[in-house]
Amino acid sequence: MNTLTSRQKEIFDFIKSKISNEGYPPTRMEISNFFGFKSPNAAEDHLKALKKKGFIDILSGTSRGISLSNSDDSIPVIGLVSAGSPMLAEENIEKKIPALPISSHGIDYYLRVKGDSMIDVGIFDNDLIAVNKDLKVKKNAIVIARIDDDVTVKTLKEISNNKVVLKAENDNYNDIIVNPNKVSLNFEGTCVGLIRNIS
Amino acid sequence: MNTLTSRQKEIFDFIKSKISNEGYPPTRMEISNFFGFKSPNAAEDHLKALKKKGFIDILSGTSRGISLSNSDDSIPVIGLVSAGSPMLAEENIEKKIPALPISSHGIDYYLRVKGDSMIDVGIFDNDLIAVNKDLKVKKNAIVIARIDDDVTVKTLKEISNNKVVLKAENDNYNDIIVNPNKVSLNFEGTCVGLIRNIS
DNA sequence: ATTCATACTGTAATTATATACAGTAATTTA
DNA sequence: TAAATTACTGTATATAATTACAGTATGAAT
Repeated sequence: MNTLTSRQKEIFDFIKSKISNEGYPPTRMEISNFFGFKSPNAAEDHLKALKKKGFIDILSGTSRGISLSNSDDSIPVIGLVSAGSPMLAEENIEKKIPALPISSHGIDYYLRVKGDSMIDVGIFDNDLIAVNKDLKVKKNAIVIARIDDDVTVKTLKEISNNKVVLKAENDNYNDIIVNPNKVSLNFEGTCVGLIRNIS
Repeated sequence: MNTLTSRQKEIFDFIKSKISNEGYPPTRMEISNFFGFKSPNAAEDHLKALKKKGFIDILSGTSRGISLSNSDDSIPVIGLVSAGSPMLAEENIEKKIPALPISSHGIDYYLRVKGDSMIDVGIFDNDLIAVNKDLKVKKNAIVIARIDDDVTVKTLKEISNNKVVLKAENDNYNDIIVNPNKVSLNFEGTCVGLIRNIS
């Protein structure tokens, strides 16, 4: 099976979320509306690409005739991340739980938040954030960044070749300003949802 | 919930099998063809009966817009609450989604939060809070209260025979202090979790 | 006794949907 | 460096699908 481009993965994730949220797959129009396409043919082309790569099946002449080729809805919860290990390394996986039933984006893993650096945007200590690892990181998005083996959740305020500004959403913390040429900086994903257990 | 006739159960089972085999619900025509109906209206009538008895939901104007009401997706999401209507009245139900995968308490419904009166405890506009309606309301818990038909989410700070204090977790709002003997006050439940979709 | 629910047939209109064809432009691959 | 892939806009059309209205017939409930 071929690999998907990041855009194709977004489309694929949207289809999955529609199926799990509404109970049926989207139409070309619904895909186009969600992504802002001006023509349903943009969605049609994406569906053909997904079919060609073996991720979906399309039944022709059938409304919403999209079916997933293989589905697996068991998503890992990442607790503390060991220095140097990849996010999804087995040693970091706390347990597995189903997908958030409401996110319009795909969820690759949940990350347990440590600390209060993001309380101003309602992300508290011990919350679980849902992370998509393939979405292109965008300004003002809440991102999961790894700086020299240290994993942190912050708002991305500025990104250029030699300067990246990560903002803590809490006045008691300073912005993190790094030069990606001088320190090791990787984006592990974008925050697309949140789960909190209140006891 | 009413009981189904044997014919209605056959229709319902066919819908379930279609969803699990094909990945999407059937059309009226597909139902009619399977059962040998000569008119799609026969299927339409059955669907209306199933809806009336609460076994399915139908999204009007939507092809294959049938969703099962009592699968795993059994927890209702409450949007705006119409004045005077019970929380779980059909008119208030936005959709149904599965239980939060991590909550330690039972979840009776999700309530969509309107406004920013609870931002200091990380509950934001448009968040979904998970509500347990049978837990005994306790001091310092986040409760869902109905005061004269007005549903509100606040922290319960004080509760006695003639005085109840509900605190907004936002300095721009004042506490709500009511005498339960003088106004109609009901506790609709306790907040036991939170889901947020970040797009 | 009569209304109501069940279980359909038959027709038809409106809208929802799939999907082809003709393009443009940027990026990737051979 | 040409060809293919990706990622769309724009237009158009046949057909898929929902769903209303008008009936018929039977049995169960008020």
